[in-house]
Amino acid sequence: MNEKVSINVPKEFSYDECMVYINRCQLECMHRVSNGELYKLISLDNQPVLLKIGFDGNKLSVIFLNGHFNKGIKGKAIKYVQYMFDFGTNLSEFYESIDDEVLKPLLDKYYGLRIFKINHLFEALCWSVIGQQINLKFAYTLKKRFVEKYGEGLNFDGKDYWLFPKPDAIADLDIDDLRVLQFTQRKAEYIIGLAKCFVDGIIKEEELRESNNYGYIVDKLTAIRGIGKWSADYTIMKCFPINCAFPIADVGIHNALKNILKLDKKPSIAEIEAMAKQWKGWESYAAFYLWRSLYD
DNA sequence: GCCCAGGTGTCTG
DNA sequence: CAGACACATGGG
Repeated sequence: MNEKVSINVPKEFSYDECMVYINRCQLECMHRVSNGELYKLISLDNQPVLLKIGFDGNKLSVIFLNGHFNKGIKGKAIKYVQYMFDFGTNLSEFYESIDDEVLKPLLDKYYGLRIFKINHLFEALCWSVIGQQINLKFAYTLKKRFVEKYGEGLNFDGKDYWLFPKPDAIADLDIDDLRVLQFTQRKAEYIIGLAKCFVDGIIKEEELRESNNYGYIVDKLTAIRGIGKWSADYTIMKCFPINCAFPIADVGIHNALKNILKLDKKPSIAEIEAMAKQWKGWESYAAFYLWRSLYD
């Protein structure tokens, strides 16, 4: 019998709303959704741990599918899941602080939606690079090829699950190794350079997490070739417990605002900056709710 | 065939 | 320092 643990959820939490976002692309290779349950392979204490996460209307349930694990690993798995669903954020503060015509309607509509985090910095940065300036569907295709070629996999019950490649598996690749996966020359350079930053200790995830300082992390990340302001902000909102990061150049945000405001064309950066003044401290959640509106 | 896509680095005036 | 431009390929 598989072991199971339950996790309390915060007051403002909608599993269904989160799952709309989590399940938005069938090409996603880092997790699988089936019957409203989320299957995800993670690595804890260097062991692959396959989780099945569900919701019973009251608590999250986490089932360990691929074996028995000690108390330490179970504790880490719980922390991992809590972080992934961003349970650390007090959403009521967000809801209470927003009172403008653009965002307010979305708060009611998507009540309980929480940012779905990418728990690992290298993965978040790679994903931001892969997603630069190409359509999202192709970005997922590229990520899938990358993960299935260089990541560690686990086959369970006839299905494959994947861990994201580690920097040391990427740092010594040739550009052409990624070109054959249809990465552009530029993306291939960025990804390999990024891996080198981790291997060489130029980027230390632990150090950035300890600082937990937006300005400091932006400076560190944008110093990496291929990581501009958009990628840094995207990465921070998806990977750190910081809610003020706002990828203002994001075309998804532009299109969401265009739809909501019924504009003929996408709003300018200056216009978005003006709106964002009302979202101070909660820009990441503003961005996330705007993205969610694209999937209605 | 054309425009756009979850941008970034580099060059130019 | 703002603005133009190359990059490079799939999707609609």
